[in-house]
Amino acid sequence: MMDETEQIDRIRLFNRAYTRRIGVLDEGLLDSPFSLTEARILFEIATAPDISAGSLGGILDLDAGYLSRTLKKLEQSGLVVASRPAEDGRRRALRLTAAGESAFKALDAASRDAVAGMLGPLGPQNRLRLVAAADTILACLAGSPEPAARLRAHQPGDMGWIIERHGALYAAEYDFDARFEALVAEIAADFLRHFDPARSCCLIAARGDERLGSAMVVDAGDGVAKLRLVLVEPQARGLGLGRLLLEGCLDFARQAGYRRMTLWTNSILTTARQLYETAGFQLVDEAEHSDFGPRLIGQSWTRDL
Amino acid sequence: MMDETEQIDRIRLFNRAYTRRIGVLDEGLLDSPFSLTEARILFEIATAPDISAGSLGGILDLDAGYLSRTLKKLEQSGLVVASRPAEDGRRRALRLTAAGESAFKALDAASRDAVAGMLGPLGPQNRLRLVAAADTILACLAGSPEPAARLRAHQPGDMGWIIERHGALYAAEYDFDARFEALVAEIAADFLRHFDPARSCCLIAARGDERLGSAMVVDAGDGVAKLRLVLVEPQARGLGLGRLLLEGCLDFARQAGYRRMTLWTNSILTTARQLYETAGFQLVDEAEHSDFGPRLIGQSWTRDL
DNA sequence: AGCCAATAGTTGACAAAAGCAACGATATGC
DNA sequence: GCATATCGTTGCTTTTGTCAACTATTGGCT
Repeated sequence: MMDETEQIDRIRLFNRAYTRRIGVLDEGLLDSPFSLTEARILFEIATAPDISAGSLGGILDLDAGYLSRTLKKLEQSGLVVASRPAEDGRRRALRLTAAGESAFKALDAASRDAVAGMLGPLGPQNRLRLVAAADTILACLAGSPEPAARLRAHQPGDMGWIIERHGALYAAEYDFDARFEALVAEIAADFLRHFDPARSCCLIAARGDERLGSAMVVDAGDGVAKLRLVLVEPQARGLGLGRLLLEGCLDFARQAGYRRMTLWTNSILTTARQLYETAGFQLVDEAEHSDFGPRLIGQSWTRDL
Repeated sequence: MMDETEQIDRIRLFNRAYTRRIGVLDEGLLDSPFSLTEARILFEIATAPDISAGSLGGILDLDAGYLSRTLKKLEQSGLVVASRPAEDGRRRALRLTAAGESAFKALDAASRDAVAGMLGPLGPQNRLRLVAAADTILACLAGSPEPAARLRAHQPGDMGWIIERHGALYAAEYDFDARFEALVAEIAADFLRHFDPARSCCLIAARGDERLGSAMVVDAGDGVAKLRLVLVEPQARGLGLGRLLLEGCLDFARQAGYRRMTLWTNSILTTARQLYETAGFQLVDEAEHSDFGPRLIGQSWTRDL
C-alpha cells in the first residue's frame, strides 16, 4: 500500500517536473510581442468577452493596479477596447478588437503548437494515456465525488473479463496453472449457454467503466443455488465489495425461490472464507486435491436462504 | 475516437487549471522569509549537495547573474556555504549550513503540508487515483518510447482477455449475442485443456502490457491445422498486426509439420477476408447461419502449407 | 433626497525579480 | 604559452509585481 507520505512526495515530484515542462512550453511565447501575463489576459478576454477588469484579476490572480496598467497598454496597442456598460458605470467591459482577435489567434496557435510539440514524440497510445490521466487529475481535484462502485448485470465481454482476472490473479497469487483458467472458462461458457434470467445471474461490481469484481449464481437443481466465481480486484479490496456481491447474490437467490445456496472454494482463500462465514455459510466438506497445480484443500459451504 | 486537436485542448485546459492549483500551493510559502526562487534553490542544494551554481541555474532555469546575487544573499544569511573544490578553481561547491538545513526542513514541511492540504479533502480512493494519474503523466512524458508491438506466447489471463474482446467487440460492431462469447469461451477452454506446445499455439500481439491482438492454432487431425480466434483491437488496426499474427501462425504450423491450414470465419468480416486471401487461403465453403443472432454467412477457408 | 459604505478601477511610488552584457578568474586544447 | 571556453561576479537596466491613496459610481439606509 502507499502511505500518505509517499503520496505527497510523488505529487510534489510531479509538480516540480510538470511545472518545468510547462515552463518550457511557455517559452514558446517568448518570440511573440506579449508577456505571459498579457497572453493570459488576451486569452481570458477572448474566452469571455465583456469580462470586467475585476473578474479578470480574480481569475488570473493579478493585482488590480498592475492589471489596470497592463490593460491600458493593450488598449493603446489597439488590441483591446473597453466600454462602460449602461447598467454599471464603474465597470469596464473588455473586448478584443479585430487586431486583438488576430493577435490572440496567433498566440493560441503558438500555444497549441507548443503542446503539440510536447505530445508529438509520444506514441498515439501514450498520448491517449496522458490525456486520460490529465482528465483524471482534474476530475479528482474537482472533487467530483468518485463514482461509487455499484453492481450491475453482466454485459458482453464480462465473462471474458471474469476468466481473465481469475486466470491472471490466481496464477500470480497462488500459482494456479492453466487448468484453473480452463475451468473458469468452462463455467463461464456454461453460464452463457444456459443463462436464464429467472434462475441464474451474474453480478459485476463496477466503478464507471472499470470492473472491480464479480459473482454469479447458477441453478444446481433441487432448489439449490450455487455461488461461483466470486472475485474482487486487489486494488478494490477492503471496500466491502465482496460483501456487496454476496448480498446481491443471496437476494437474487431468495427472489428466485431457491432454498439453499452452496459454494465451492479453496482453503487458502482466507478472505473469502471469512466473508462466507460471516454471511452465514457453514463448511460441510473438505477434500484435498491438486486440480490446479499446487496442493489445495477444496471446501464446500452451504447455507439456507 | 479523440482527434489530436481535442487532445491538445484538453492538455491545455489541464495546464491552465493545474498551474493555478500549484500557484495556490506555493502561496503557502509566502509567510516564510524566502521567495519561491530562494526556496527552490535551497531545495536543490539540499537534494544535491556540492552542486555548482552553473548546474543549479541550469536545473532551475535561472539567469547566472540573478542566481549569483541570490546565492550571495543566502550566504550572507548564513544558510549556504560555498567552497572552491580543489579540482576546479572556477566552480563553487554549494552546501547548506546547519541553519540552512533547518530552514530547508521548515520549507519542506510547509510544502508538504500544502500538498497534504490539497489531497486532504479528497477521498482515499481519489487520492490513489490522483497519484496514479500523476505517475502516468510523468511516465508518458519521460517518453519511454512506446515499445513496439510484438508477438508472444499466451500467459495466464490471456484466454480470458481473448474471450472478453471477442465478446465485447463482436457485440458492439456486429450485434453478435451471448452465444458467440460462449463459443469463444468453449474454444479457449478447450485450447487450455488440450494445449500441446508441439501441436498448438496461441499468439498474443502485445505492446508492453497492453494486448492488441490474438490468434491461435489447434490440431484438427489428419495433418490439418485450424486457425482460430484471430482478432486485432480497433485502436491497433492498420498496423499490420493481423498479417503478423497470421504469419506467426503459419510459421508455427509449418514447423509443427502440418500439411494444411483451415479456418472458419464470417463474410461480414471483410478485413479478415482480405487478410486470408492475400495470405493464400481459398474459400472452400459458405453456409448461412444465425448461430450468434444476426443472419450471417459462415465461410471455410483453406490453404496448403 | 441625501448620506455612507462598498465596489470598480486608476494612479503614483516603490520594491522585488529577472535579464543583459561586460568582466575577472580559472581551466583546457593545441 | 597562447587562444578559447567555462564558471562565476558585478553594474546597469527592464520587467513585473505590490501597496496605498485616490476618483467615480452604485446601492442601501434613514
